[in-house]
Amino acid sequence: MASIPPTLSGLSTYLLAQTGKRARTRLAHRLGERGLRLWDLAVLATLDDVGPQSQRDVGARFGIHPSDVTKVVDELAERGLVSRERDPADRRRVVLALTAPGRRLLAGLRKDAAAVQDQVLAPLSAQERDVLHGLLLRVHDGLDAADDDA
Amino acid sequence: MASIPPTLSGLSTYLLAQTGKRARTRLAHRLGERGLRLWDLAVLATLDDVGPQSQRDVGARFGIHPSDVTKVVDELAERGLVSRERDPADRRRVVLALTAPGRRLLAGLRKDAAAVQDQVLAPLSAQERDVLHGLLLRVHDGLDAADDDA
DNA sequence: CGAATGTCAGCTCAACTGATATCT
DNA sequence: CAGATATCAGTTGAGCTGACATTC
Repeated sequence: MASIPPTLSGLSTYLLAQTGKRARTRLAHRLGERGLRLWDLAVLATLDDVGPQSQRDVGARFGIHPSDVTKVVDELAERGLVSRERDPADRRRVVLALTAPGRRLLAGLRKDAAAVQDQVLAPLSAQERDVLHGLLLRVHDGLDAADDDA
Repeated sequence: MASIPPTLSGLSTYLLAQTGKRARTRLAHRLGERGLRLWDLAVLATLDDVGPQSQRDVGARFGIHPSDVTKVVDELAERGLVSRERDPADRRRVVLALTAPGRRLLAGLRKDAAAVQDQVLAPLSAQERDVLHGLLLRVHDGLDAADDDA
């Protein structure tokens, strides 16, 4: 297969975008076998990690538009993976929480994600993976800070 | 801004996908100011780096579908940035080549890409950027090899 | 004939926009 | 009243599929 030209392979941001896109595609394909999408994993993981949250707060963590959160949660609720309840203290808010089946499913999804990651990072040693992770984390946080300015 | 939950921030592939996506968005926005898209840069850079190519070969380097290559090249040709000529040796092929205005524009696009990269990688030192680049390159090549199997 | 190249029309999906109802 | 939350309808664009004409 013809490889990419030097102008692009020399751009870290190109490699970042490309590998990220392919990693996403792989995970999406894996989740698709369960009838789920990427956001489903993100929402379920968030609820498990930080507890019940309003829809707005969940969406804000990933920059998903509120209207899209509604659609995602519609499906998750229909499958009984999350519960939807009005916040008595602020009746505008809909508080989401993981259900028992949701928590059970999430365990499997975490394994899927780990398996895909293992494939993607196959060329790297354990140490190198740690280094990569640390660098990516700093870049990610830097982008968050930059976007908060704007 | 509420930060991302540990399940996701602990996944290198999530960080990869997220930072890659945001880097792409930034560059796309920058190119948009010139009325161009990401693929335009990719095509122009390829022609400059490796010389005249058939549409199919250009598309194959990035995994763009032939039908989409047609659309991209339609625009580039209309602006006079690339030339389109039938290959006399194989009249099925359309050979693309950079024009002088195309080459001139590309110089500016390279600066745009470098500027965006500098923003995205702002948190990293020059040495760290090199390390990141090397790791990404290996991951990228690994994905190429894996996809060739399939 | 089968296979490769390029073109075209149309589909799907994620992401976004704008309007609206409800509640603080 | 202004502002926040959630919902809904509709738009856009990238990426894909399938059909087709042309050429090897």
